[in-house]
Amino acid sequence: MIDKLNDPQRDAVTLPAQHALVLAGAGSGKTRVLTTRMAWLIQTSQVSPLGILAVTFTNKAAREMVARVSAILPIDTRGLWIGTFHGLCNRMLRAHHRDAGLPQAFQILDTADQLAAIKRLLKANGVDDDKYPPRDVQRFINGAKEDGQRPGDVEAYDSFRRRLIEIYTLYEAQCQREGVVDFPELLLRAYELLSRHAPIREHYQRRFKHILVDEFQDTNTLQYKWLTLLAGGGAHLFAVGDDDQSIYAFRGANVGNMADFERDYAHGTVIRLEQNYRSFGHILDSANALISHNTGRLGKNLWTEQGEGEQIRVVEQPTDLLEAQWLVEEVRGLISDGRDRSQIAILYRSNAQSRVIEHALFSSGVPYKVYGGLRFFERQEIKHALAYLRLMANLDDDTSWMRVVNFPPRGIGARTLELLGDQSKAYDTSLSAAVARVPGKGGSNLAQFSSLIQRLADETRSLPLPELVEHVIEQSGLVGHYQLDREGADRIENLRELITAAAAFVAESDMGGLPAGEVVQTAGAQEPMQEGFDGLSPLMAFLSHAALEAGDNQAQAGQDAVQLMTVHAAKGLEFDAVFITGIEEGLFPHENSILEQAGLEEERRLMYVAITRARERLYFSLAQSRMLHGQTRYAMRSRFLSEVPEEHLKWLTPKQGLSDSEPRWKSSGAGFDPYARQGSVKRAPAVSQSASYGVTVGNQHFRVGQGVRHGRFGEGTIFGLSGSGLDAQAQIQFRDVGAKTLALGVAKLDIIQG
DNA sequence: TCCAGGCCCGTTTTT
DNA sequence: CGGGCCTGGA
Repeated sequence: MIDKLNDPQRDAVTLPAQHALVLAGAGSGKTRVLTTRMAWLIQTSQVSPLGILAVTFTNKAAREMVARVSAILPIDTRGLWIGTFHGLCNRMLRAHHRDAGLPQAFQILDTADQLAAIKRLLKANGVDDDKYPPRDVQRFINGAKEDGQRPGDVEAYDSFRRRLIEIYTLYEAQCQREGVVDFPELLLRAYELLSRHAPIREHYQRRFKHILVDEFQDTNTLQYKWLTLLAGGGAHLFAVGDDDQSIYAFRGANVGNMADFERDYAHGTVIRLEQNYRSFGHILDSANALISHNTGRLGKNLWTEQGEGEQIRVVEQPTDLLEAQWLVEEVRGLISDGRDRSQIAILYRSNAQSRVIEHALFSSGVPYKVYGGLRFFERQEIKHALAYLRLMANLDDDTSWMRVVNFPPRGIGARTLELLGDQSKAYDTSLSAAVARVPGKGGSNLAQFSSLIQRLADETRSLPLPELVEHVIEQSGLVGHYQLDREGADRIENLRELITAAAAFVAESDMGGLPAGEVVQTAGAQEPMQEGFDGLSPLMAFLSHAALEAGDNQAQAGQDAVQLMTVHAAKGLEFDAVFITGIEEGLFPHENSILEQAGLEEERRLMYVAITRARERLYFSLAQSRMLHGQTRYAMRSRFLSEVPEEHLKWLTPKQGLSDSEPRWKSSGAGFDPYARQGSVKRAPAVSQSASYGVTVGNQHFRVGQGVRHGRFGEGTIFGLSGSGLDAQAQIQFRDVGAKTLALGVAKLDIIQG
């Protein structure tokens, strides 16, 4: 089990029972160490499988961990506490719902459900949603929860904030009344459950002897507190992470947890995994050099035994269109050289960049797959079906009620729903309980909807889950509705897929043909077996599953298509050949992040993640201009480009900048010339630098990279230009006052050089 | 109830 | 430029 590990890996795996921090660089065998550690602890009888808790961020990572542990050791994986933070918290809350103050059948709101609930709340309470946009309210509430704060804990330093806190209070009351819980609430409730109920806390503290945490750099404040509480009875925390790959600060992750953990728990027991098994030397050294520009790192230097490999190929094109065309030609070359399409990844900083690239790939008939976007359980028709299912389990779920009360249309209009809302507010009841008080035709339509839900519940009581789902999508009218819709075929197919998903869920959960409404009882068990099944009907379990696992979105091997995704989405993946595109100042690093050091450093970590995805071949590409927000923008080369030493780079376009006398595209070498097959050397359409590369306002001509002087801000350098004429704007990095965006038609600037 | 057209906005995203 | 959302009119 441990003889194939390198020294630091073995040290980590066989560490005596104590707290430890493992700094695991990209491609250094992190998952292997985690899973082997678990297997080793079990095999050497230091702990039973049930005494281990392992927590990850994604379901995929959790599944992989279970698979790999059980591949090493033939253990019963059921009952193991290996899962995501949210999944494990859900499991605890189901088991102790009474102490947690929740109905056993509480429903989980995903981000979209939560936003809908907040909109409804703001409307019902007459809150001005210009002053309090639902999204901001959502961010406020979730931010507070992720810091472990209830409304009473949030500091109210002005009236605006006081109002937000009131809304937070109202929101909590609404959720409680409806029996629903949002994502951060799962964590906060579970935390409060443990901190307020000593017997429960002590039970879990006694039970878990070893707590292993994956991707520790991504934990937020509340998650850290939750771990602290669980480990409070003497459990050993084994935290694995990489501070250089912390790219989720924007959603609450606190890299500082790593340093805190080292100080408070590990006490210097830090193991570094620095041998990389993925990439060749030039690639790794580039990553090391780049990341060394960050401050406050825990420190780590990746190395490999694989040799230098190839340099990073760098290409600069005049426009984003030409960048995309070049990408396609190069990708075709790689494919005709015999590379697997699925082993080629095109990465970008922001989703908007994918359009041009997709267009170019599509035009050339190169198969590609874009990751990101809607997942299965987030599709409109699936959410509609789930809303019916949720209402059958809990009529008080107003979010689900509103979603389908008039879908398919059944003559219940805005006026009727307004009356219903008034009634529910006046008597402080759920919408469904207020139906009887709405008079007239609207009232009777509402009553019919209520009885439809009732009927669905009655008719399916003894059906197995897949048949229940089938009955509901038919009898709710959803299938019929989409049959009348010209473009409804895909949606019907997805609804059928939901039946399949239910069947798969039943099979995986080992539920046999139990009726969907029947509760599973595991004899004598104090805790749910998995995903909160114990004491839950299959339907309830399936609904939890649907909320906690919206479906796979991450790339998976085997698809015979070029892989397109954001750098964020590529984290954890690896490819033989990687293109990092749009390496321009303002785009990567993104303009919204460069004003503050913390933001810039996160962008640099993002670039570090991108570089370390590549096994053999890596490309950097950039465009001097690109269409953004309907305007042409000019940008400088990213600073990240100059943070990679020249010796690792191989410029395929002139490093000195483009000139009309040189071909813009050169062969990348290694047996591939995009034009060799076409018999002639083609040139990109000529773009004369002096004529169009820049913006003219009045009698001044501005260009990227130019030095300018401003009366108030002083001297600076133009790093971005967009628009033309009176709309023209320049992004300028001033020496003393930082970056500013100025309207060139208004600002008075002197050109001082360039 | 439905749809067209106007308007606004524009980084990254898992649970 | 393009997508999502809202509103107003039929």
